[in-house]
Amino acid sequence: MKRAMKTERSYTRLLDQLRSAGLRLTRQRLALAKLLFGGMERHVTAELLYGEAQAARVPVSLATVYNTLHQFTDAGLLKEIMVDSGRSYFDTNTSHHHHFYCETSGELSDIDGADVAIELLLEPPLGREVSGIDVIVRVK
Amino acid sequence: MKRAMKTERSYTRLLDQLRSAGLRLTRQRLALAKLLFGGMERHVTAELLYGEAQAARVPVSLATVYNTLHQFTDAGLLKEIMVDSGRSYFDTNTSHHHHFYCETSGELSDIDGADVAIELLLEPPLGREVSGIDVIVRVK
DNA sequence: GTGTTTGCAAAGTGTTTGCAATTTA
DNA sequence: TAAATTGCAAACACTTTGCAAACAC
Repeated sequence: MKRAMKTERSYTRLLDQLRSAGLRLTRQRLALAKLLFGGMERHVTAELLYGEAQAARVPVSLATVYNTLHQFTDAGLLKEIMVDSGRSYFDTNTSHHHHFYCETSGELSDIDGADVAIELLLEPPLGREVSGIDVIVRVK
Repeated sequence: MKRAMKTERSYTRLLDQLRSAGLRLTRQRLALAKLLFGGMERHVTAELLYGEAQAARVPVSLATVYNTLHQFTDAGLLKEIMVDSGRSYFDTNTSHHHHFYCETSGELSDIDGADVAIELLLEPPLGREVSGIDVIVRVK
């Protein structure tokens, strides 16, 4: 009962976030949102999410998966991660955090923001302001 | 005279590095090496270097530019940087350092390793060892 | 109903590859 | 001369786009 309520509440919040981003609640967007946000935090590529949608018998095209990932990113529901030129990863964890990236397996895992102490002892280039710091700890 | 000697010395060193990497001293590799290492530290993409080679009337194909960038990277003469999914940057600065990446201009600039104090308060995933830490300070 | 969204297929980008011709050592 | 390298064009992987049909509100 408690679990159901919790799910329901976050689902309502999700709908609000989609609506306030000006996105209609289409079958495809709702299904992809469920795959993305229905469980634990995760890292996906477009191709991976597309595969999951097919496995779940969700009728959606790859083009729509790409569009949706970008729309969700713009809406602040996802965060795009750059670890691999040639492939975009999207992270359902939008809070301040960093990543382990395994060069052997291609696997990506989160590092809580509090678990990295970082200090920049230098000003950014003239006229620029820091918009974020990404730390990628490469492992093998 | 001093300048000539200095140039000559680093050039000799470069040739040694290429040879010890098992790379023959071909016209293309030498010309690309001159473009890459002949001046100050720089960040290039394959396309950019190819353009410069053409401007310098160096007969080289784009495929060879790609091959060469990877061979130089394997030989430790370049470092590959991932800031933009869909495009690889190569850095002639192979020492320990980080980057500013301007999201507005796409410009990349170095941050000396000593100018970033970073501490990882967490063990890497089981069975993995840290092979490097990349810090990208995004600015706009 | 009206404007948005979808799906398809085509086009676009950046990169890699197969292989014959060329070049280096 | 033998082995490595080059250049071309084709193939590749990932992503975006144009547009008619379908859908949400």
